[in-house]
Amino acid sequence: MLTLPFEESQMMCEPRFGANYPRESLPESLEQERKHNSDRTNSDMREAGDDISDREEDEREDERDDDDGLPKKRGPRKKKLGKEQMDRSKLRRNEANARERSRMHGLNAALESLRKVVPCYSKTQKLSKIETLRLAKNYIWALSETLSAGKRPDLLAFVQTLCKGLSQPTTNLVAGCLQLNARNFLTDHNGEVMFSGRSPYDAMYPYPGSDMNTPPGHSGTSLDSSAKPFRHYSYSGAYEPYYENPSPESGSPHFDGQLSPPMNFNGIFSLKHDDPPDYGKNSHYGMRYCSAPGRTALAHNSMYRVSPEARFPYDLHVRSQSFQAQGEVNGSFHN
DNA sequence: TAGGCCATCTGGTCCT
DNA sequence: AGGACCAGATGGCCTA
Repeated sequence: MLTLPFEESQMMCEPRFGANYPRESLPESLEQERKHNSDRTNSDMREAGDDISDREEDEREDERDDDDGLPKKRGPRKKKLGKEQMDRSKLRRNEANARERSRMHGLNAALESLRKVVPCYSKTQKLSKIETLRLAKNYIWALSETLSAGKRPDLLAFVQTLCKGLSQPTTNLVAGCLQLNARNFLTDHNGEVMFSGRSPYDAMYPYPGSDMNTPPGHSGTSLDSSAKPFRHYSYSGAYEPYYENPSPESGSPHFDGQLSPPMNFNGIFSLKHDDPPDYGKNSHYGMRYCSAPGRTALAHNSMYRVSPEARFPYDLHVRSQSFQAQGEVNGSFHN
């Protein structure tokens, strides 16, 4: 169960690493932006101000005497630099700025790749940096709990964990990605997310009477038989439950009585990439996500879908290619 | 218009 | 000495 507290201070502290992010690995757009920005840096704008001589600076500093109550600056006085030294200093400062930009671009690229592997990736509605980190932390925590439990997780707790500490818009986004009605999430004044509606588990396990519908130890509402799901197969062959004529009373996943697009599990259980996945270079992803007992490692460069016979969370369907139709479905979920 | 988010510059600190 | 890292400051952009 998801009961242990997880402090950001514990989980977010990490050793310094990745200092030497290769510049050539920067996304092209970032490189272009870098060039563009370097043409109009603030340093250029402030260049004129930098021309103040050190003597003038010293004079101003002398003026700032004890009269104003502020102590004089301690430490060695600034050396007076010659013109060549000043030029050199400026050059080094510009180089440092460029390195700093490059470093931040690397950081942002890493963050972008993180966005793509946490639930609710959207190109158009990007999670902020802080929200991405929070969601990633929650996601890791929830998955860890799932693995350690060794059984189907309580989806409600899973979603609650995912949304813990997230802003309301992000919570709504996550809920939307999971096809939950955002109205069923109540965020109290402490930022804790509560759920007041029917369990989203029913959306995950739609077959009345089947063990997919009634996970062990789960007391959620069962489906009304009038809401008959039929199997919807995407081009990839993955199963996606789909409902006809749902109603709020029926206990179906469609709270607004509207026909919703096919449920898929990309929100939580699969990796998705609008761009050609580069995980071939990072094969540990496959190992990490497919390390369930008794399962062989899935090939990298894959997306994992829940198969019709899936027993969450370990029976994941390998999708070796990304089809357009699925991309559209994903788009509807992630935009 | 205020607030959030972001990119960038900058100077300081730490490390090699 | 020089590079990486960090945090504060600043200004731009966007949205409610």
